[in-house]
Amino acid sequence: MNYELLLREHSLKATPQRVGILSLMQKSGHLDVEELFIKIKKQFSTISLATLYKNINAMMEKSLITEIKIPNKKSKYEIAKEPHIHLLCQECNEFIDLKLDVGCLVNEAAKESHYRLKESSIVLSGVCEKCQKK
Amino acid sequence: MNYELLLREHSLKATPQRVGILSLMQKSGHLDVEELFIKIKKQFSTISLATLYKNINAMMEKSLITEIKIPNKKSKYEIAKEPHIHLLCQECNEFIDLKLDVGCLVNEAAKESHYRLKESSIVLSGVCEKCQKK
DNA sequence: TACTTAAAGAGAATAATTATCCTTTAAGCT
DNA sequence: AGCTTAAAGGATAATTATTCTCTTTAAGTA
Repeated sequence: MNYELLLREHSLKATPQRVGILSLMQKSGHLDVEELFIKIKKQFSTISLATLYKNINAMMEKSLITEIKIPNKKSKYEIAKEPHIHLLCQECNEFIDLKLDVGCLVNEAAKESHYRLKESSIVLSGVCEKCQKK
Repeated sequence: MNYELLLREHSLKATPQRVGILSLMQKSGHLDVEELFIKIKKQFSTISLATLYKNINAMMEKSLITEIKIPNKKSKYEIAKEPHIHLLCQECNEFIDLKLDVGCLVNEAAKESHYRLKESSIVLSGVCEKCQKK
């Protein structure tokens, strides 16, 4: 994935710090601010926490990344992509994406409420397959 | 609604402050911490913000209330009830409950992922009927 | 009514996030 | 490639959000 290009397409300067943040989001899955900071410091030892926050906010404003708010947990971030839902294992804290068509639910909600719906934030929690076997 | 009873059923002391907080959550809809504090101070002028936080946390631990995490907004709180979803109007900030069967979506997600699912947090955002007409 | 213990209230302490200021750098233009 | 400039980085202060500590008060119970 070409993060420089992706950043420029969103009218953001392609700094090495930003590229590093994006590649961490891609590679390491769903990280919170603290986890991101620990990892990004291994690449840029002098990076400031303020820089991380500023970049997260800048990239969110341009809808390049998305914040996922999770019950009882710190927010995580991911590179924006097609709509999908999230699953959390309450035992091992595994947190995964699931591509699932939410159109049906959204249509139903729109019908009932007369809202014109644009975004969905769906987090389902339970026990993953591995933890069920323990 | 008898909040004293509700509190005692959840092994919590039924203090007037707690009853006040619960009745605000019921009456005034979905409030965030700051809004709750402003309103509760009208009833208990000396109430401390720490008391509010402590009570929110205590009632959440006993599952008497629920925190709703909303993209780009502060968390709101509500008295726990049967599963439902939330709709947010991005224009006027109306925030409402919608009773909608999510069983289908959850079953589908469980089938795909092999998770045993227990909780769902669903917030859909868009434009409410009134704002569409503007 | 008195006892016990959890909760309230006040303020300090900590954590999380944002703002400020100055330096550095990416990107567009010769 | 070098020049210009607006944007971004880094350090730190400031602000905001939340939790902790300690003393006082009051709810639940015998």
